[in-house]
Amino acid sequence: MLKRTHMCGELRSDQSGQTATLAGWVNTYRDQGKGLIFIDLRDRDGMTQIVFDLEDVDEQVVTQARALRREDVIAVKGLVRKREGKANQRLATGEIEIMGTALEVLNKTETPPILPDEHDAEKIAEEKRLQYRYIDLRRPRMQGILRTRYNVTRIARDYFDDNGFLEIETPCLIKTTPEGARDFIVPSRSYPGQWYALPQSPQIFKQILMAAGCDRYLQIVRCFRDEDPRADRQAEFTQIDLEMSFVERDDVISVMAGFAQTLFKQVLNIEIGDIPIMPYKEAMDRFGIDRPDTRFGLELQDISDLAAKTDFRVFSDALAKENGVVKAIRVPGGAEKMSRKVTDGYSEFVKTFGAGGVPTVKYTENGYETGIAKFVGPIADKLKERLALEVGDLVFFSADTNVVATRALGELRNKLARDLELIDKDAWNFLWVVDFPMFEFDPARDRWIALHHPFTGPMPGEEDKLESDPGSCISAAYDLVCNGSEIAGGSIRIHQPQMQQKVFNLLGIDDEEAEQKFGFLLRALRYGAPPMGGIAFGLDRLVMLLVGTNNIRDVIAFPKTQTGQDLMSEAPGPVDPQQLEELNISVNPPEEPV
RNA sequence: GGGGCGGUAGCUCAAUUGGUCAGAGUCCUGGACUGUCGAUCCAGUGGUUGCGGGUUCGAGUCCCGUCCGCCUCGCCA
Repeated sequence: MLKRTHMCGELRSDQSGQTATLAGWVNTYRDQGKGLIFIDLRDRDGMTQIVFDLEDVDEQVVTQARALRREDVIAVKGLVRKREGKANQRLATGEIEIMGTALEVLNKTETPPILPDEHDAEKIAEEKRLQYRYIDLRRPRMQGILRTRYNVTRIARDYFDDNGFLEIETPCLIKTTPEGARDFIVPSRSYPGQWYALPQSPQIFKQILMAAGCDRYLQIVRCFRDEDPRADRQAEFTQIDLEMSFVERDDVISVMAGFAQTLFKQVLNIEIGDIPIMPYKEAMDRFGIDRPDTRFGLELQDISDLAAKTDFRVFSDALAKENGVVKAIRVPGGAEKMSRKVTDGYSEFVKTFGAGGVPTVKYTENGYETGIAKFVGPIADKLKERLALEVGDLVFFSADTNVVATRALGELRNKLARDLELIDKDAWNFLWVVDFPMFEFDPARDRWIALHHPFTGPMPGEEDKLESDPGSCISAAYDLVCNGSEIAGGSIRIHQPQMQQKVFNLLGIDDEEAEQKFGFLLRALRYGAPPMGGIAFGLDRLVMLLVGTNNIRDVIAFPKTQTGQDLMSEAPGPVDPQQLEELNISVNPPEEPV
């Protein structure tokens, strides 16, 4: 085999006159007839033009060169030289070419079903790209994403190593835990009828590592949650998981901010600077969401007090509800930009989040117009003042319970920003969201549920509220948000068994069940667990941000579809009946013979 | 589980009210061309219109079911 001496993106005019051997895939071929054949040869590093002068090479090379087709795998030896024709500005190697003298066809390809061509990559059905993933991944764009992903993990390991973290593996076959997402489960052969679960996160194990005296832990770890995927969510995903001993909230925040700063500096050469901290309540009040995108305005305003003075049924009905509110978003210059049809579209949009719609008014030189203008009369001046309205503005209202109205308007705010192109593409707005409530009351289950997870501790000074008023108890949780995307979330943990037991009880887990489900954690806490806290970064979403895609499948080498299939390997698939028998499993209903 | 969009040649798409609508580009095959670079030019191969029913003289087109992909609500401590 011809041994390569360089990569395809490597050669420059400095190397003119040298002999070089390259190996890779035929990206394109341009057959000029009896005289010349051009090949663009591609590997993961780049592309180099090969030229064969057919009158100047062996007959065998001529024959093989003429037969080359896209995606054939070849090695070529030849002379590096400056191009006779014009340089190709679009190639890093565009100044030079290789005058091919020896050619070895390493693998002649069948006609490829798709081509790794950036020109029409966006057009190829994703189904085909997933099915022939190994071809799609040859694209420079995909190679770049894989490299960025690797860089993120490399930088993480370096940074956290510098800060005293140890990478420690935790098991994939663990015990199922209540709460949280649906578990993937794995049968135990040795214990018929017993099951392992795949970890939704290594949460408990990393806490136990702190109890084990490991002090600072890092793991780049796969997590599994058997829930329906989304554009930014897969059942199988990766966390950069971290935990620290003897720390308080701000210690964790400080170390993790340092990582974010280092990462964005090294990957994008961006200084993100100090990361502001925002309480959860402020995030919800101003942005209607716990991961605000602060790259644009359109902030929410509570106008419940004004709305109470109108005769508008939608407002009064909402305010009559428990925790009923009326909130508004002012869209500067929206009066002209948005037709009735457009605003009706936004009404449909918010209905998907359970809101009844978004009443609107336009504020013009003639005062309030269209929509619910006639109801706004009694509060005309105060509304103008409250929202700082200017002529040409449009106002969206949302009236419902606080939860519903706020959610609807928060989602609408993000959509408006996209539709109106208010987002500065070059901005990287980080913020910490803190002071989350410990619990949320779930009427359906008639009990409290943990907003973060059951191991999250209360903020110092909040402990008494666990008994007196759980709903108002503030937790020591924190989320790192970038451009409206939650890229990390964590908390200071409960490290005392009594406190953990108390929280379990609040969550409807009595002592007996706690002992049965979480006994190993409680015992670890009893036998000396240090104060601890940590965080987990969502690696997939982090890479999505860094490479600018909103498709999580782009940042995973072998992703699954929305129905959990791998179209390339065709998983999941049937197993041999004997395998089931060994595991003492019978499937109900039985598999239909195909 | 619900809602929306889509599935026609290897790939990307077109086909008016149901009526020569089985079509284009590209890939591929063959040919021409000595400086191309998304090469160009000429010719050609290529189809279970996702699958199964139904309506009709006639279905890519209409109806029912089903499978697959994407987006989304629920779900995701």
